[in-house]
Amino acid sequence: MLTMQEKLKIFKALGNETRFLIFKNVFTGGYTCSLDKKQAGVEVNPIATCVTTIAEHFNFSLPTISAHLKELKEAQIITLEKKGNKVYVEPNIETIRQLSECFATLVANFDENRELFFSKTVAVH
Amino acid sequence: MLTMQEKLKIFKALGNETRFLIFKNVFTGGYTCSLDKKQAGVEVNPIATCVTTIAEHFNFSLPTISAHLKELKEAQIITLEKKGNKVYVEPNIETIRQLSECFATLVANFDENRELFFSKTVAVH
DNA sequence: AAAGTATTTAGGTAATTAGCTAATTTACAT
DNA sequence: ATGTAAATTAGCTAATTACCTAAATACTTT
Repeated sequence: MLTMQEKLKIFKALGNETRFLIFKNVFTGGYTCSLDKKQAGVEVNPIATCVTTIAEHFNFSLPTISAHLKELKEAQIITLEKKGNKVYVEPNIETIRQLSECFATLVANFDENRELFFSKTVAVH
Repeated sequence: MLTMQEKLKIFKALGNETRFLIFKNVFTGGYTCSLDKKQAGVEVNPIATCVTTIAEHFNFSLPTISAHLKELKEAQIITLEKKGNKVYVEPNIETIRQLSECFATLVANFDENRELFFSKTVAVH
């Protein structure tokens, strides 16, 4: 279960356009063009990419992208793993799965409560 | 389908603790204690509440809460409806339902792609 | 019509965020 | 060992955000 503070960090992280785009591409493999640049013998998720490759997709400086990645990592929606002199960026699907379940539960409970309310109303008439 | 800009507005709205708490309580009926304060003859969702009632739950000024509500409204996750001299705040479940579906799709696609990848890998060996 | 209640607008300040360049660190390759 | 590449840290600025109080608006009640 995600705590409120964890959810707040995720929403803050995803509420910025640059971070949202990074998130989107990291999760959907938008950066896999970087596969060929990977170092021989390094085992990584085939969807993984590295910081400089991501930065190449934006008109922002590398330190700016690095800071955005740090924030996405602190929100636990990506992982950063140093291998050699590169930092590999990978999606952390488990956090997104948990968030997805939070929303599904919220919607389901809402619908259930609404149904309860309306069936009560019908019974009265 | 929610556009990226719509999603960004939702995440920005929910990335602030005060707005998150308002959102939570508006959706789960946390403010229904205000029901008895409603004006006679006014038809509202039984979960609805009004701006002042919400503000009473926080140590922030009424204008601050009003501004937060405006932002939640612009993110389309609540609705504000003026009836008499009160503004009734109601959850907008449809937007949350759409967001929930976005996350569910993201997770499902991710899992499907991962499965495809691993089955391919197995085939090669 | 005057007073009261609910809410928003206006205008201000302090804190936070998003960006930059320059400098530093770490690892790799020559 | 030296140079190159990848990334982070430090230190700065501009823009945005979150709050406030006071004033204005809109509606209701007396």
